[in-house]
Amino acid sequence: MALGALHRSPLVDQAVESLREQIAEGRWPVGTRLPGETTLAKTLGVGRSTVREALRALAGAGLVQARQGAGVFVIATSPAEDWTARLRRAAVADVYEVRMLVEVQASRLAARRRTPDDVTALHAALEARRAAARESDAAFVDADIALHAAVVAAAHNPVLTDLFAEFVPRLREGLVALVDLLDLRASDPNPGDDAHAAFVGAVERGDADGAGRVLQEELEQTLDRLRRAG
Amino acid sequence: MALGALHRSPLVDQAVESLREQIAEGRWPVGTRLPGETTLAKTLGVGRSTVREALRALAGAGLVQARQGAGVFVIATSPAEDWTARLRRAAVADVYEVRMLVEVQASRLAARRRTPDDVTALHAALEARRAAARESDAAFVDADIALHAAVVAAAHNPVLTDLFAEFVPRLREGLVALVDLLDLRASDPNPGDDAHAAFVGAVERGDADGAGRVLQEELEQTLDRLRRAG
DNA sequence: ACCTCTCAGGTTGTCTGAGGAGTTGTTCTG
DNA sequence: CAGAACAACTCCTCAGACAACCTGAGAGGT
Repeated sequence: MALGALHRSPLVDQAVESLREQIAEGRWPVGTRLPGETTLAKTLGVGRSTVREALRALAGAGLVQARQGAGVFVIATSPAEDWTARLRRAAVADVYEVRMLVEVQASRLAARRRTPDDVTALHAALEARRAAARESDAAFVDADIALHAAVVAAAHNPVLTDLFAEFVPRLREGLVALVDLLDLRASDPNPGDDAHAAFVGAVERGDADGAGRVLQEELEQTLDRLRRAG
Repeated sequence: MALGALHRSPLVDQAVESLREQIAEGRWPVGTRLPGETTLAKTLGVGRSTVREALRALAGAGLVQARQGAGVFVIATSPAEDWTARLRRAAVADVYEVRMLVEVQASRLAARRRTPDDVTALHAALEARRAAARESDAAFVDADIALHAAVVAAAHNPVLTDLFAEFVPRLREGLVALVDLLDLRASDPNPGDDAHAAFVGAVERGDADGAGRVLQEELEQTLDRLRRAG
């Protein structure tokens, strides 16, 4: 039976839709309190648990937030804009610059917080980068990014790790294009190996200043190229 | 755990987190069915309504989909969640740390790129912060954040500006709670005024190192307090 | 052998009633 | 007038009941 479309939607979904519309229309501006569950149940004509589930769905979507004893508050009128989409629209050089700021500081943290496991992972990533020297440009860029991601992970801050992960797709895109455009690997298939090795060593030694400095120089060089190529 | 630890998280949120993790880890791949509500209730040690609300929240976030009579199915393992939702879940101290890393570097850029307009805006924001010393904690935090946002804007990198804006809601929440909790403005209604003034001066002079140093000291102090409060 | 129908068991959907826990504004007290 | 105590509200959690629905297995007919 292809009647799936004819399904009348569950009451919860109808309630979610109704509330979402009213929030989008500004009936309850951001920061204000929604009516209580019992009130909403009466006005929507459904049971209290149904209202609660609808509110949970909206909370999961990031539109409202419940505070026990106080009420349910509107925290956004529409689903927030996709950050990855914003990055896709931005100039690669701008993205790269922010990545540089973030990672240089992350490397300083990493030098202070790295565990033995982190050091092992860093050496493995460095080796993988060397191994990728024989591969395609895309594979080499992937290995390079993986090394940098390992550094950020060693800073042990989940927000930082997520943030860097957010940058990866756009970075990869820009770097592959750059390597291809400037033919960076024509003379040396493994550019920047010394710098990366020195950098890993600095993190391993716990030398925050050294790690930050080496990384900044390396990244700034690429940033300059990106700017010129852009 | 951070400031979130000031209030115990509701069982529903714990259930959501547990399920979200297990889905992310691939315990139930995309397309498979989750255990039934009664089963989940037993394994999670909560009532069935609680499980239902947790599942609704995940459905609202786009991770699962319920089909009456059939079960609840995983439709995505990667939370298609927006970045702001992720920040809302993260510990305030972690968010603040990243903000610190970003802003310290941003201030160095700002010192090199600031225009006369930027300097004017910075002085205006500094004055507004002083004026807010007579206002409520929330108003003071807002003025403080506005000053820092002006610094970031002076770095003239749109990605950076957007990134900082993304942090603002969560920062604001955490800072207001912190100021209130520790009664930071009891003795001095305008804490950190010297540091902020010195900082604005450094940016104005184009002193990147000085600006970065002053800002880092100021922010690290607050970060410490956040960590201790958590 | 194949198709259809029926049906039992399991699943989500919905409602109600009852407390527990937290917040907030008011009222009372010293 | 300031602070404590209270009451009224809010969301949180559970348990139980029944309805609506899907699925798969088996009975029965072709």
